[in-house]
Amino acid sequence: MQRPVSPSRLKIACSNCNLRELCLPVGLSEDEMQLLDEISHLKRGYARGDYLYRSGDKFQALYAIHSGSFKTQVLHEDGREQVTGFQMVGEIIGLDAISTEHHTCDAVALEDSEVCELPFDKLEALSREMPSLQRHLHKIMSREIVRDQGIMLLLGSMRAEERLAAFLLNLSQRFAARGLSPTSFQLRMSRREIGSYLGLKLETVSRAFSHFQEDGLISVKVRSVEILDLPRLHGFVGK
Amino acid sequence: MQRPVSPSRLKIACSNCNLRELCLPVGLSEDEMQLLDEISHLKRGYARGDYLYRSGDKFQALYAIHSGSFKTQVLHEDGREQVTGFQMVGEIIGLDAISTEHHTCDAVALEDSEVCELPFDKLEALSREMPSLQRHLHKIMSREIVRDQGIMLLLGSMRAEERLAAFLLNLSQRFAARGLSPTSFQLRMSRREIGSYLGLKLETVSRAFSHFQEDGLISVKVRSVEILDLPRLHGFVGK
DNA sequence: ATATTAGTTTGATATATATCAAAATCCGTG
DNA sequence: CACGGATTTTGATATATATCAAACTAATAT
Repeated sequence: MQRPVSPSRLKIACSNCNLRELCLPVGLSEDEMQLLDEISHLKRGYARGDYLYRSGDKFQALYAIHSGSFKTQVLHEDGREQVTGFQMVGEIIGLDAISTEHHTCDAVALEDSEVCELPFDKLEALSREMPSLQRHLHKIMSREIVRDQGIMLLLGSMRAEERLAAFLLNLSQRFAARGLSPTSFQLRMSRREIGSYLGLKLETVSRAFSHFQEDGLISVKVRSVEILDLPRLHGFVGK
Repeated sequence: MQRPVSPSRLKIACSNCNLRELCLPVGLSEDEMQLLDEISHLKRGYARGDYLYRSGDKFQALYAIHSGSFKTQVLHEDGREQVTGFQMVGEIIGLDAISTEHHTCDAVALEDSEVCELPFDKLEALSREMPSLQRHLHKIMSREIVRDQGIMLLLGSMRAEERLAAFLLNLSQRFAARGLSPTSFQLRMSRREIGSYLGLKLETVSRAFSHFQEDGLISVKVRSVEILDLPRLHGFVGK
């Protein structure tokens, strides 16, 4: 669980990336923070559609999203693709690649984005010296496993509109954790991408949006969403 | 990828649990193996339906399955449950709990089983001293993330019979990795549990089994399965 | 500004899977 | 070994979502 951080505070706290506040907010001393900063470096200039890495690429580093957002997707031989997540500022991607030393999914920018590259061998070495960093790295990996469990629950046992409600509530909560409005935000992904993530066709996603709007739960105009009745949207999931 | 191990070899290599061969087969010296053995201890006597841990339990340890098998499941408020995995000998469970220090799913024995308890604080301490153990722990966690991606792909973009075929092929491959027959095995879980895992109703699972049998792909009698045409079953997935 | 393209919404229909129901089979227990 | 409860199979039908299609809207380039 990440605590709310105002954008200005974030800027102050972060020398070249947002690691401190959002990704690694555990009890590291200033000196330890410094060491972490030294092994990481910022990579700029990713535009919508650009790949941060591709499935099969050799694993070198984890990435902390510094600005913008990404999607991750796995591809099946026959061309089918499954979006496995949407990542926003402060989240870490690339954990899948530790297993085989090669990435097992693609990471694609959803908008203009920047990332902080964290060479994994250096991160491992540092975490041997810093138990709090070690523990934090473990928690990040575990959190990803818990997140995946939640998606399995969603895909395996919820109906279409429940899935969309759960998706919107998840976005809402993550925006709130970043000091942004939990009820009014822009979607950075297409209906097709949402559908892929939720195991639905894009038309079904569009209809569910329309239905929520008719019910007065949300107001939606293409990519901009306003949640009008957060409690009722909550009640919708798991009912 | 675990290499095949004959049951007898396993027994010899393992003082009180199977950590050495199946879970932690990386370049640890005899001395290092010894240290690992010292922090772990065997827990016996789990019968079908017994809980290894429950959602909400305080996190203490990871568990390596020594004999038997387990399922993990997450529960929704409204009582719906989703099976998130079936674990067999040599696999590690409990990784979800590192994140919050509390378990986020239940682990339930599918048959008479034994586990090796690995207190996590000791494992972390040891892995600070042993880079190869550290790396291996990271790989185990990452492998779980990759496995979860595969399930998302399955749940999000495969049809019922493809899901069952993928499930059977996964079991087959894991039995083979343990030196058991890849084509002839006993299912340890019910149709309902398979259905929950695959996002299907038990009747749909049963019908898919029957259909595969009619097609000559498998021979199935309740819990005992024989795969008759492994290549064609493979072709079935992703077609 | 206008044309072109990509993305979204909405409608009509098809289809895969769920639901409901009953019979058959398996398995543990007395 | 037989009983009773649980599990599995199979059938008939219902329903949620996919598919196909067209209109509409937004974004991008000329």
